[in-house]
Amino acid sequence: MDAKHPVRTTEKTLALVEELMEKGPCGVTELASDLQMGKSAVHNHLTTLQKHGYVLKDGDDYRVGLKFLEVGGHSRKSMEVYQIAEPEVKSLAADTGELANLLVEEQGMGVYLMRAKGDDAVDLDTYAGLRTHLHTTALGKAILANLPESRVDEIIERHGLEQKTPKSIGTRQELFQVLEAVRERGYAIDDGERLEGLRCLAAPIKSSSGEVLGAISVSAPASRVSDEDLHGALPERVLSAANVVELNINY
Amino acid sequence: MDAKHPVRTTEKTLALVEELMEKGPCGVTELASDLQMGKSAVHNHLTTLQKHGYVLKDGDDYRVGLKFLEVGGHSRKSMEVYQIAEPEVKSLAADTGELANLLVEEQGMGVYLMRAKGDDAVDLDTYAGLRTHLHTTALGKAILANLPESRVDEIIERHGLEQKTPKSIGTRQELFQVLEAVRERGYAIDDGERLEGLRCLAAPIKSSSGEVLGAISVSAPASRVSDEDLHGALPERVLSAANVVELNINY
DNA sequence: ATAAGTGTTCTGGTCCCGAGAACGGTGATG
DNA sequence: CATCACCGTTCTCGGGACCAGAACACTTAT
Repeated sequence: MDAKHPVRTTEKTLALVEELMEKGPCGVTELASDLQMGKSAVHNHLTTLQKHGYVLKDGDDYRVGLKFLEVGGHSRKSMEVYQIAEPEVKSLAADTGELANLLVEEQGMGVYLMRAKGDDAVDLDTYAGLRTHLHTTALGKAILANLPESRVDEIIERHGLEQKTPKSIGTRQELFQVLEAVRERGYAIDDGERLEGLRCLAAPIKSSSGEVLGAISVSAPASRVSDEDLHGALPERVLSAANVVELNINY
Repeated sequence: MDAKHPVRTTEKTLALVEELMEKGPCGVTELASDLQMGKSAVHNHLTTLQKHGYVLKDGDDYRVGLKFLEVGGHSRKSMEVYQIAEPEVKSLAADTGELANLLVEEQGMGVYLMRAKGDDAVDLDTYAGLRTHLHTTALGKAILANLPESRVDEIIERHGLEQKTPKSIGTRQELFQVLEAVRERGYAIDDGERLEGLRCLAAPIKSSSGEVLGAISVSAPASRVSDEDLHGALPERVLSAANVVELNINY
């Protein structure tokens, strides 16, 4: 869904913010050369953003401000699936001692809404707001498996099947095979695809009408998850958490 | 610090986002009349924002997307005080069973970076990213008490001393008296100022050079916090948490 | 059928965004 | 200590793009 009449000025502002986010704090001249803009244009945009709290000045460098967290935090807080799943993800982390996550789909990408760490949890570099290709995680596969086939094709069309690691799913056919297996089992698995030695297990959250609203997962080092766990106690616990969320959402 | 040459188009985009955040999902016509803009202008801005993930369309309504959470989450994750304080705030919540918070100052306002809930914690309507006037919370007072007097005056000048409740601090003199007491004690207290029946206790986090980096707090219902607790065991625990953070930040 | 509402598209004229040059300050260098 | 090189900031003014308003397509209510 491309804008018919994009506001170019706004697009420059957004590009500036994203560049600033990726590079971390930096100065006017550097941003100007990176984005092929004049220094005065960059300066005008930055001071405008600063005036409204979206950007801050640290000495001579500019950096992204916390106003984005306010808007994003407000947006997250107003999502029903977050409100209801949040305590369940926390208790899932506490019970298993591992890392638990909540992911939703937005514009064909997966967005982590939260993570909760149990006492022994590994510390991945995920964070609330992080985007990821859906086909590269157990969470994403749990969601894809419950979308209409046409929607999945749209997503492949739009974002491709980027190979994050050699084990990543690389073709449409392979993906649909995996999704069929996920539907049969009721949960999705990532056995070292995203990160060597890391096992993840994810279950979808569906509304009463069958629409998928998100997915819940547990991530743990392979050394602590036996093959039996992976198809026995662990899916039971994750599915139960997803089920509690479904019941609370559907009253 | 006002922009000398503000980019008006960007300001319109930002106003649109903030209006959309406050009102929740709504349509083009309503936004146009609220912001006194033409429908086509609003439409162009919204589709541009949508193209980049900052806004989504739900049927005929538009709403704020999670891209803001990505940028804000990234910004938070890159803050040293957050990285180091996060586990301490969690264990503070776990130990006390109450609600623990982390606040930093940005552009004269307090911004909650996170909250952690213990087993018995009250559920306030704070969230990561929420902004608050510094003089209305224990967290804010802990920070103000460790800023230079001139800086505090600047903040009063800029944001005023809004009275959130009848108990709120309302004058400069009263504020400076309270801040002096906070400096002597080493921690700040909010005894029902923000919310009737809620007691909060906050300690500042300072760098080795004496600069205040943020504040940590515990919030609990008055029924569970005796007067002795408020000046005995509780401040000890909160101060200790703040101290651990200070030590880790200063190596 | 009609009407009143919506989101979307189109066009033209006015306003404002932004390249480039000049300014003021700071730190390195010989 | 003068010189230089670099920074962020300010200024001007011409060309480009933002946007009011009108027209369109569609849904819903009467």
